[in-house]
Amino acid sequence: MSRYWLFKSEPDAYSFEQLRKDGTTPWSGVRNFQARNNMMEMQLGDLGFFYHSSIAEPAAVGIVRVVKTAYPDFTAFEKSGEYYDPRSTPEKPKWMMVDVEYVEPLEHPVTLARMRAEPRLVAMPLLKRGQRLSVQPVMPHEWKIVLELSKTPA
DNA sequence: GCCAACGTTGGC
DNA sequence: GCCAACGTTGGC
Repeated sequence: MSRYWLFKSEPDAYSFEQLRKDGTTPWSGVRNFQARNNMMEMQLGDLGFFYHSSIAEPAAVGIVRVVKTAYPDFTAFEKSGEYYDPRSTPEKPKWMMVDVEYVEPLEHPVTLARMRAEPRLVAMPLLKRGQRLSVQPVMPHEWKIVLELSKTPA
């Protein structure tokens, strides 16, 4: 059964526009166990929202598809890299990633404020105070509601 | 830039 | 194994 997800990214670091140019990208650099575990549950073809965080109007801006299931995050092995973690080795990788592919932008970005204003979305981890998971599950009904919201301007 | 929330680290 | 200190995330 396919599931839905939400991938957070600071657009300054990696934007949906950049993914459009790249086509696909490894979702590397995740250094949180729960987020990693979420990626390990992903199946080929799962869809996710691409969410822009740490900006004036945080918002879900597009849709991505999982095109490669979890495999070792190579950035953990790069000694000089920002994401190096000596506790993760190719023989015993600690951190994993998936590859995602650009699908399409949302017709209208759905802002965090708009999601907060929608009572049917209260259970989303994204909206919970202090919830900082960079990779989160989205329930099917939540997926549908956010898609509906994206059909109309805020 | 502030700061609350949370995960991680490390001393004991 | 507890928990204080510390670093990071991310909305505001």
